[in-house]
Amino acid sequence: MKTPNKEAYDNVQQIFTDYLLAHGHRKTPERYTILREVYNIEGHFDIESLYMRMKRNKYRVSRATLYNTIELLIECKLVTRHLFGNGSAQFEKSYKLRQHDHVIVERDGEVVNIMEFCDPRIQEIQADVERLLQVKITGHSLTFFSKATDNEQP
Amino acid sequence: MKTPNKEAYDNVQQIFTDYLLAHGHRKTPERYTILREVYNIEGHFDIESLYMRMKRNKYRVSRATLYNTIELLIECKLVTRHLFGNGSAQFEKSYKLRQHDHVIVERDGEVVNIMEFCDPRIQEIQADVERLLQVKITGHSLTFFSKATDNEQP
DNA sequence: ATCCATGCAAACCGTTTGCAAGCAA
DNA sequence: TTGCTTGCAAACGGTTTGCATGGAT
Repeated sequence: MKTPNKEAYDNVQQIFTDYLLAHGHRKTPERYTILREVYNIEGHFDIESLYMRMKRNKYRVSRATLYNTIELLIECKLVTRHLFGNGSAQFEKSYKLRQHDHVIVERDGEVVNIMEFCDPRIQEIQADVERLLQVKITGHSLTFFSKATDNEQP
Repeated sequence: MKTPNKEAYDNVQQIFTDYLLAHGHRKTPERYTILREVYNIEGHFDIESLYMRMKRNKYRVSRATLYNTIELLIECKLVTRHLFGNGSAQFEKSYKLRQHDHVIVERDGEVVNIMEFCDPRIQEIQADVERLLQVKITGHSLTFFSKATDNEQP
């Protein structure tokens, strides 16, 4: 692992530790193992693929613990959950990654590609909605849908 | 039913009929009954509440048919499906209703209110994303999340 | 008469829960 | 030692599927 990533991962570990301590959760080895595996994954993943990945790497872990730990990681903002609609929830690491939104490319109902983008106008809209509806917004989810073109990967 | 609504419903029926004919689907009484019930519902609903509503109204209908028919209604744009994340999919009639996005108000994980808004900047973002990522976008879903305040209904 | 659509129930699948055993504090 | 965590398996809940019956064409 290259030095900058190593540093970033150390930060991530520290954030997790702080969170666990602050909330009276125990620092179990399983939780740190899961954190490390999650941060080795590029892009989106679901619980099942994380489970299989950890099995392949010879870790003894249960799906229940994965669900529990992912919940903790979401609460301390180290992981983001996406509900794209096709089957299971998708997750991705989110530390120091620019927050972004998604374009789901589908071919007859199947997700064949997920692209990302970032647009500052969302923040403007958010500010206006807060003012207009008198609410304090804590987050958002914007997804565009698009049909696969012929030169799209199958 | 007042005249304008009656007219609107006639249009809706016509759109459904056209769609069924154009796609070789049969015009069954069940499908029109479900369409009528759906268009009598204000706001969001899920399949279970639609099922119970129709049972209450003494219709013999199965959940399977509701799922099938809702799919048809979505395909001809008479109904919209939302995946807000809490349990089941939410639907709402969408004929000639201004398309809008949502603010989900939650109190400790429970959805306590859903507000709507509409902002033209989404269209601008969409156009830019289409150009930037070289895709043709067919739709979008934008949801803001917010925590319930004390003067929010429980 | 054909064969798509329906109602019913079972299957499916992602997620949650219950519980005994394990281990962090 | 205490009681939160874990792994396992069963339960759960929304959705899908299989199948015999029914009805639109």
